[in-house]
Amino acid sequence: MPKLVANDIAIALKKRISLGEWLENGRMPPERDLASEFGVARNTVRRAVSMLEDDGTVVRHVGRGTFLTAGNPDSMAATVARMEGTSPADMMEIRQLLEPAAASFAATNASAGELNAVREAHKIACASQDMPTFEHWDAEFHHRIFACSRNDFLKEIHNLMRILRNQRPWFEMKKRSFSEERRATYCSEHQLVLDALLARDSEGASAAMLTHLRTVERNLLGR
Amino acid sequence: MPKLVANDIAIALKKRISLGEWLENGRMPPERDLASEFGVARNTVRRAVSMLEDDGTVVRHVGRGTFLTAGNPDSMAATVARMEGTSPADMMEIRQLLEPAAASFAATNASAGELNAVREAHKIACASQDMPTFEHWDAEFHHRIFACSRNDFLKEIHNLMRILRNQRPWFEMKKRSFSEERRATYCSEHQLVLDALLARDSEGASAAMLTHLRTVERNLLGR
DNA sequence: TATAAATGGTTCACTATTGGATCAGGTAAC
DNA sequence: GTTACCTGATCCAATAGTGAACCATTTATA
Repeated sequence: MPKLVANDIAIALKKRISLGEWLENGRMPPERDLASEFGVARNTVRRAVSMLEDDGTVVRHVGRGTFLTAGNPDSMAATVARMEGTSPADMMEIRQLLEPAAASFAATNASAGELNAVREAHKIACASQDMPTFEHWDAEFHHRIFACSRNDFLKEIHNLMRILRNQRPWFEMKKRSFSEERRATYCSEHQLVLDALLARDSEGASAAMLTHLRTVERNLLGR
Repeated sequence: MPKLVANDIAIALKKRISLGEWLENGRMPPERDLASEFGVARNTVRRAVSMLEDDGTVVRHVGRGTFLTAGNPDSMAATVARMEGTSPADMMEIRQLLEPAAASFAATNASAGELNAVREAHKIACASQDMPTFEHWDAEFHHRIFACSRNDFLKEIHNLMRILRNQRPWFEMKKRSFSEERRATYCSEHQLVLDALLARDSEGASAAMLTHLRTVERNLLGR
């Protein structure tokens, strides 16, 4: 059993909250109790609970206790929590809306340096020998396209999607669906996107990206 | 057994990361532990981890540890925080991508009851006399369309946007831009969207929504 | 009402953990 | 022999956890 640190305790608490613990009265146990339960100092628990407080999961009152804010479906925290539970199929559908648009924006707005960074990521991905490296630079290729879309909100949505894609169900799917042949397909499809970007052809970039995402969806979801 | 060198260890680590190890809290074991686990000197592990760092696979903090950049639970909160700082113009651009799509999905997927709820929100918005009431039911109209899009991820993105729009800069803008004439325009544009939804005309719904959002953007951002 | 208990807020000195940096060797491949 | 790499060791700097004390506010109890 690894040693518990504040961050781990924050994660453990979140998990227990999301499992419906302490829902009857919305009140968490006193910090001193949690400390002895987890076998750590109260200061450590305090830091963990502060993390929950920072992301709006709980509120604290001196003399009264610490209370869950869940139940307010309109909070940022609750929205993000629900997002983690949505299906890969739903996200793929939205990716097919957003990424072609991002590619289109990028073709119009990117600087030469930014496009170079995209090309760089593509090159490394294609040259990479092992699957983990390919995964990483594949993601980086997509990320860099968003980065030159010049729309910060779009960039952050993509960030959210990227984080979610690195969590449970996606992980299994990516592992299952990987093969050398598919890697080659992705490379050539990325090449088409890149060519369109370099030619400043926004419609072409959008179309190439859509084609690519349909391939990815087919591979991941097996349709 | 061949002797392990830094490069081998880097690959081994990447593989373990890509297999989802250390995903719970996004934290790798200390270099000293890895060194003894792989049976090599700490310097060697350090070089291997440096390769991962160069890749961008991990980030290191003195005194804290080495963390995966993907699947890092904090990054979710940070992303949302950054989102709060993005510009209304950027968000409006994305709304023009997502809301027509949501309307299109809704035209196809909504149940009769759900469409009734949309109609209800529209009716109250049109009948409302004061600006806050109108604002509320206007937002509800859009929200209910997303609700019948049958895509949970899309719904949650819209939730995020809605929460952000209830915060500072937006609130001022909405107040400034409100006028009786604009309210009437919005009502008639909503009517067109609603008509298309009821006719199950997904292209029409999408187009009507896009027209509406362009009006909104013009009014809010003064373009 | 007065008092005590419970609970979060704050601070401090101390220790432990962890990555950063460097150096003098050893070893194997060329 | 030269080169490249690993080993083992030491010290540094930044961060985190410990244990304890005390405060401020709220709630329960006598």
